[in-house]
Amino acid sequence: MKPATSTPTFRPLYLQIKSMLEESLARREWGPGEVIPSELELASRYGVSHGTIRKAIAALSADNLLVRRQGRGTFVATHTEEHSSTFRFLRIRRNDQVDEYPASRLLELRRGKATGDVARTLGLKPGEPVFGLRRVLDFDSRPTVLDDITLPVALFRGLTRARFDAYRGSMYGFFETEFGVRMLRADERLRAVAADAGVADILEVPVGEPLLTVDRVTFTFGDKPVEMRRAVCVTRRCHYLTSLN
Amino acid sequence: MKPATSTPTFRPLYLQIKSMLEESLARREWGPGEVIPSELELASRYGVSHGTIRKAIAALSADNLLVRRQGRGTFVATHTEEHSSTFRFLRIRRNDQVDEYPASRLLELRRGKATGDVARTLGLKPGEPVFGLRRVLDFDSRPTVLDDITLPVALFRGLTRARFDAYRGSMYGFFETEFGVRMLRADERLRAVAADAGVADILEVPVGEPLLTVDRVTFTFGDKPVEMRRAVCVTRRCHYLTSLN
DNA sequence: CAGTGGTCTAGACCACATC
DNA sequence: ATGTGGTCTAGACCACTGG
Repeated sequence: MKPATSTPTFRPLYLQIKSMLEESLARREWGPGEVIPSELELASRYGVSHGTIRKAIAALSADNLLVRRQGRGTFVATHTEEHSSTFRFLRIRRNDQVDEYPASRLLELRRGKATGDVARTLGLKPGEPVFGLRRVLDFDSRPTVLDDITLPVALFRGLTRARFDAYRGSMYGFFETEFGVRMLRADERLRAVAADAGVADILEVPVGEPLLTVDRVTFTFGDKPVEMRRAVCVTRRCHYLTSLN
Repeated sequence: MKPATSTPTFRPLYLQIKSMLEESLARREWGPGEVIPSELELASRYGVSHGTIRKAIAALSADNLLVRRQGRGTFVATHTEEHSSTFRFLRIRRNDQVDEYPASRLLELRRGKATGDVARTLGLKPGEPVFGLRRVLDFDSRPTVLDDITLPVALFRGLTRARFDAYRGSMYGFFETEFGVRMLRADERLRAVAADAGVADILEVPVGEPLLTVDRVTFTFGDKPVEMRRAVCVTRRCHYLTSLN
């Protein structure tokens, strides 16, 4: 009898190719937004059939690593193009259904050291340097979300307020183009809390106002955690939208 | 130049077959938990190739309408089997990572009439009869979630407290086996609110305690809305878990 | 028009579950 | 041994995009 944790004895070809393509993406053989070689070329490169390549690409496309465009080619997914994927990592919507993408204001950028909880979550040694960012999102010109973001300095070396403010586009677009860090997946845990004095002041609500907190851990290639953030959100005019399938 | 809302001029075979299979499922040609015919048989029945049937089934499987089991067959998905899908429609988890499935207590079952908001959401005429259920979920033997559920009487005729209490299993399992109503998909909107006196009493928290509210609309075949519910949730020992991909 | 991704086929073979 | 879903192939053809 084999041990319960034995190696899966069998690995389909298309999954092996998926892994190889994923490595190519991780090492930026093709950059964000660029076309990858055509299916026929990849098929001959890996010595497999059209169909097998298609299964590999379909899987990567389901993971949002690639985007297929009929008649044009297959492209590396990017956070810098404002398509329908704009709201992929932003689940906060206005109650009135208006699809507004909020303005972002950076309040603070400081350096600190990873303490127990942060170190554990981000896979750092306690005391390793981290950046702490604090920013506000305005919906309908009103402060609505307060984000406290923690990033390992090792991956975001050279991050400054000036560079942050100079960039036009989403924060994950900024991370992608300026630091080569691609956010691929996130887990979120939501809770309700009462506003304390500091938060109430920033979000212009009374102390004690019920707020939605969203604790996010974001992962890059190889399921490596690279961002921790806590969002605190006023839900009078907005809500958090999700779908169960 | 064609009008922007023109018919999609082209519908792949596998999607047509997917639709036909979906209709078979909706009219219960095969019941929840049962096997459907093998891929080879379906292929010959519809006069298409193995591969085309597989694409159709793969799509239905991705929608959680079917479950494939290698070597055994393809089965109609059901809410009555306690597998990994137990938490598909329950995103509340304990903070301590224990995978507890909460106990449910029905507090109230009454009949009422659909008013503006409910009628609009459920696609009913104002004044049509609805059931109102109120129940509590206990995590770790403590009241944690208060659900207020609204159902159209037309679809749940004969629902009584006795039948509800007699059933062993999840609420959606109950709806499926007792009324033939299958919940396939849901949209949820989350907000933070302060506990009022009534809720505070039931959930055993102080008035004003911040609570997470989850407004859910649940859909069955053909994207027909069949359930509306508001969950109010204590998030001291629990949280709402979700993933962004 | 050429080149891309998307569909469909027919058939071979593999992995897995059950008898 | 049989039957199920899962993989892989080779090739034909379709739909879409861009020059």
